[in-house]
Amino acid sequence: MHEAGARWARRSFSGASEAVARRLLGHRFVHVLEDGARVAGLIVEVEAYVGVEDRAAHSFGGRRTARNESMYAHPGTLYVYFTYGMHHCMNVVCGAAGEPVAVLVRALEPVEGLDRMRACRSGSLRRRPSEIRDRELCSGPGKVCQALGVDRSLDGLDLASSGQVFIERARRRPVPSGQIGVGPRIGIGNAGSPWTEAPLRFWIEGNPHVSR
DNA sequence: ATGACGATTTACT
DNA sequence: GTAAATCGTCATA
Repeated sequence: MHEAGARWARRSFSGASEAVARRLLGHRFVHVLEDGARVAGLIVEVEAYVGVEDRAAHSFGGRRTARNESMYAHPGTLYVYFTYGMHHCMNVVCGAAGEPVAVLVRALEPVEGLDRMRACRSGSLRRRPSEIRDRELCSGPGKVCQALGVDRSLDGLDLASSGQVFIERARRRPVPSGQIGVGPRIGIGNAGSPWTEAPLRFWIEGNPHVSR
């Protein structure tokens, strides 16, 4: 086991969201497009959502609706939601089975299918694909989904068994704590203390593809 | 049925 | 730094 390129199995997704968030850093998120082409990037920035007690989480207070149903599925499930009337964001469900806990993927370092990413990203931009710099490709949760072609149609897929979306082992060891930046989550100003300030965002220190 | 609100991004002052 | 874009979702009625 543990070969490079091996797909993450179910148990890798189990555990507290903060731990899984850190564990995901440096590994490769892959989406196999309908024509078989791969678009993929190394996870460089994530946010942990703790669950029913977390005012910033969609599952706060045990909220369970058609939109966030995937959060209640087993660890390894992909939770994709639509927001601001124009953007998608994707999460990796973790925790224990039935526990609505997840990790938001905020940024990737693009490594495969950059041309396809540019084609997608240029759709809503007036720039030409060639003018989109590598750093603009996946440096934010909405950009990640746009570049990878992830939308609600992928919501609920199982990263541990789907041939369409999965995590590939891209390093033998976790990113050392000393190389992980930690800070408050972004865009949750109305959640209130302590959740607004909680240090639940993690990124690979110094990586240029982290959001700004 | 209605209204307020986003786990964002981009363009512009 | 500020504002616009844009619409599904959720709480209230």
